[in-house]
Amino acid sequence: MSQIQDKKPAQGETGRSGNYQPVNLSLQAAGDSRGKRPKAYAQVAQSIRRQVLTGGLAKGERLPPERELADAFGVSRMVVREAIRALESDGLLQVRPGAGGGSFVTHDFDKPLGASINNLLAGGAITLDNLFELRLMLEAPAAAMAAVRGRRADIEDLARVVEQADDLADDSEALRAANLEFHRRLVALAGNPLLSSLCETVLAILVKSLQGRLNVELSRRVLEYHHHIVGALLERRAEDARRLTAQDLEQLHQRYNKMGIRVDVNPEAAAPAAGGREIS
Amino acid sequence: MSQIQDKKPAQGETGRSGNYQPVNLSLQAAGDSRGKRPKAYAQVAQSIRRQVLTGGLAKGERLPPERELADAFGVSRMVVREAIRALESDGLLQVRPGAGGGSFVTHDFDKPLGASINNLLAGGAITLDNLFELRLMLEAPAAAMAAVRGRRADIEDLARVVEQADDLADDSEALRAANLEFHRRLVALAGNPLLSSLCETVLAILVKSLQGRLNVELSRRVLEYHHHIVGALLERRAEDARRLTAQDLEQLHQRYNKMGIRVDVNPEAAAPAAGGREIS
DNA sequence: ATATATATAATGGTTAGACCAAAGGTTAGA
DNA sequence: TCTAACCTTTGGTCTAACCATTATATATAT
Repeated sequence: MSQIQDKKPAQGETGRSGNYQPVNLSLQAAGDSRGKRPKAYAQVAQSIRRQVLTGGLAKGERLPPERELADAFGVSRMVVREAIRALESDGLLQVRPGAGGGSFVTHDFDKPLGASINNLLAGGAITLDNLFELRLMLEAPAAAMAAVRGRRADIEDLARVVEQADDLADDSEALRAANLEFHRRLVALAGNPLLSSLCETVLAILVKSLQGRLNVELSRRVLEYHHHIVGALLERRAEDARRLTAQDLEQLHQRYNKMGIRVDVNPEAAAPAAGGREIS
Repeated sequence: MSQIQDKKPAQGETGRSGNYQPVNLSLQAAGDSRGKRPKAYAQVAQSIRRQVLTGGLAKGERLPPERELADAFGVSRMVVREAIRALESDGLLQVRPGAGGGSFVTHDFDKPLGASINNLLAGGAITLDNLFELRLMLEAPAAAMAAVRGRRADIEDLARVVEQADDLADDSEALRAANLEFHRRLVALAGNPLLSSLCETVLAILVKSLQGRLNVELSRRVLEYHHHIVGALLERRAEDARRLTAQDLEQLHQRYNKMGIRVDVNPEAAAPAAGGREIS
């Protein structure tokens, strides 16, 4: 009875238990093609992964409780938990304890993306300069693409973001946030979600290593560029948009280097920082 | 006794057990800063992650067996396993069963990177065109950078790769491999490991969706470009290198589209395909 | 002696059932 | 009506086995 199989639960009188979507459970072999014994947790993970990605389980929906999944898949609860742990790491699930809790479908792919880059940094495989360079390679062309593809209305929204930032001259934190929002939206205008994801991730890491060391003076200087960039976008001057964005980022990069900012090399990757409980 | 603590094992007469590096074990709280109870498996994962990334555990080294880790951390084996599962998903560990087996430190960060992008594709959040576009944005500038930064010797190596490919006119598979190798090395010349990682990942996904549908005619046509690119690199003509690479990739992209190739949208992410065991 | 088969031991993979802890819902009391 | 005590659901953890895989050593046959 080591064979893993799906005991599709009598899909009928579940009247009592669930408010979660009654899920289609089934297992396929997953693992190396080389006749290796497929590991149960890999199969379960694979099965759930498929359901999540093919829309069988919509974003935000809750999976059945671990115990029921274990029953349904015909495996022990631990196998299910290991599968969930892997999926959680992949950014496909988010788990919450307690009564209202459970495993919820999410699409947080930026998380593993960021974790990987963080790991590369922490492991010394890449430098902060590498990150800045990548950002430049992504955002400058993105600005050009935005000038070509961006919808008028969206560009005007972007313009408003910049204008609102003008009024925040005194609030350093808000100004910084507004500038970030600008870059986020600018990249979004390029219309390539993959590009957006990457930029978002890179930006998040860079921002983290800033940690409020960005002074108002620099922020306003940056804002200056943003005005020009918006102008270029509005007039569809792609090459200008590209160049201005590149200058904006290069200037920022130089500031970083002058300030001798080192990356926040906490090997946290996915996990945020310290909780409340002290440990021996 | 719910407190998690490190019972650092008497680091002495382990003469019998280990050929693995005697690891420094210790746990910190990990989790949300908001006084939430830190989950044991997250703490263990965090602790190991730190050791791996800060070099306390070198690449290729083996972790102590799960049972010993559990002892050392003062938790159950299950907690350790869940932690390992997450780290495996992060590309930090690779686990092998059996006698010679164990959990080995690896730095396979391309794996989660690729998994994320695969998930985005499978979930319909991005398209194959988005991928091609990103590749173009990365590789074309990379070629320009290579022309500037690439060491003479490395460029000459690259030239040899192209020349050797000339002799493979008949072997479609080998020719394809040689062309891939060209792009890989080209990007490496740019001297940005992060860029290399990304390109590697994107390329791998694109290649997978090709699956031998690339005919010899197209391969040779591509090879033509490679010759020109190498020429540009040797003479440090950065802009030419950029333009030629862009043309090379755009041509390939158009071919893809004409052939109506759809991405291999198997929600496999990290896990390769079917094993030998049938299920239910 | 060499090669092949077989036992041994180390280690991950899995099971079973129990109990703890968090968090939403319900109900009783003020 | 509001509050506080319970109750239930669900994830988190523990224990103690046993199964499966594989490298290594040992024995056996050639």
